[in-house]
Amino acid sequence: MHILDTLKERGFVAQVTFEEDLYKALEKEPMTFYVGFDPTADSLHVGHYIPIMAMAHLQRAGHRPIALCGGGTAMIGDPSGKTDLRKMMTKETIAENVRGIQKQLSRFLDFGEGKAMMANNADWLLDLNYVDFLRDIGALFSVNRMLTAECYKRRLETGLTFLEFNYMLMQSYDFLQLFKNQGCRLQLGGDDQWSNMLSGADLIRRKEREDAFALTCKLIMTHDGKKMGKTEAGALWLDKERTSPYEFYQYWRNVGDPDVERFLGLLTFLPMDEVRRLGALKDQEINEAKRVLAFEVTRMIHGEEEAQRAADAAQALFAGGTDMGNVPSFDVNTAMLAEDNRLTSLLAECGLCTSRGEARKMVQAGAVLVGEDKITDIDARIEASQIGADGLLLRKGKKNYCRLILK
RNA sequence: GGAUGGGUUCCCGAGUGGCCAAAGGGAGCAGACUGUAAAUCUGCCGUCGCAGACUUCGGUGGUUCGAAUCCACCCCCAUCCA
Repeated sequence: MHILDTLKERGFVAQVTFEEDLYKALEKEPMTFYVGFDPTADSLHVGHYIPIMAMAHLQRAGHRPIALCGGGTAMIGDPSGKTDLRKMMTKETIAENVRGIQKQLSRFLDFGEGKAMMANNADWLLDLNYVDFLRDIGALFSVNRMLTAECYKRRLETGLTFLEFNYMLMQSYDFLQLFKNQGCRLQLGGDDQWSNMLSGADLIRRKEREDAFALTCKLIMTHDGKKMGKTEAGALWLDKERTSPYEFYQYWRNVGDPDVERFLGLLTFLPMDEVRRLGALKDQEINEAKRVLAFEVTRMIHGEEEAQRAADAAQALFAGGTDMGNVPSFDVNTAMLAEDNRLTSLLAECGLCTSRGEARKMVQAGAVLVGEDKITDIDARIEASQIGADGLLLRKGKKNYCRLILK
């Protein structure tokens, strides 16, 4: 099957330029392609994982990915999809974020000899000469046309700085550089990058008179149109310090029925026959599909072992399993308890609640269970004697658990 | 540079001297119902050992018994004009 058809079948493709030509070009020989990642944080999140999967599929089909970190473009800030001016990041933060992201990326692709490479556009953007750049590149951009791009249209209503307006030129220049130095002919990215990517491919055509392509991936959304991006609240991070494997697993275990099949196609390597079979399950049975989804995705991000532990914890908590060993836990000791053994304090400390105030409200609302007992007294205390060998299970609601362990 | 309109709690957005921790909506969390789903209904939704107190309405000062609300200066944003 043609790799482009594979990507389409699995639900990746949103828009493509010169589709016919791209089909042929991908058949003819291995193609070098790139995806840019903005170092706006020191970790990637699920939104980034879609293009990463697309890269992996292309790499498996024999093509060569370049993972580009936007250490230079991050100095500008991409206005696409933003309604407000983004705050500028310091150079130090950016450099740090680039390190974090590159470390993560290195796990998802095969960087073996000549199979893939990592790049940072700070290497060529930071030392550009302003006037040279304007004459060389700026002259080829029509402001009139840029303003008709969807990503700028919205910003014309709320405000757009010249700084951000230049982002498109920077990104286009990246593509040109990678084309010249690495023979890169295809750029992949999220659908919100469409105009930036188009203008890059266009720049190569105009300047080098060679073919270059752009392919955008659908942004990861829930079926009701909510975006799961990094700027949204509750982003799912790929770094386990930010989002624990257990939380990560639970997220996918809890997706809505209509999203399961799509996510399986996008986020796992399961054969499509299997994806369709799982997606077709109805009612209770679709939980099987969600378990597969959660396990597979967690396995790819955090490894087999962590995925298994998350699955075991879920089994213990939700399906009457007995192995509590992998349920999230929080260590306490007798000294801590002697100082403050209020239930509300412990709920806040172990992370189940964000503050004692919230804990108090949760207790009052009848959402808190200690062991098997519902506690509604906000002055309740936890004694060391209540904590058994397996720890003492605290819950907030039906899905949030934490074991207190006495050390 | 000028004129006008603005900057409010996670987001949108009301509030123009005390009744304001601040309407309404969204998001989020919890309860009921379920399948760890969706939809629906209900409650919560600044912090604190919750009595009461403390912090918050771009910033800094000021007026006042009392300021998100009035005054001064400053910073930032939008629109129109240059």
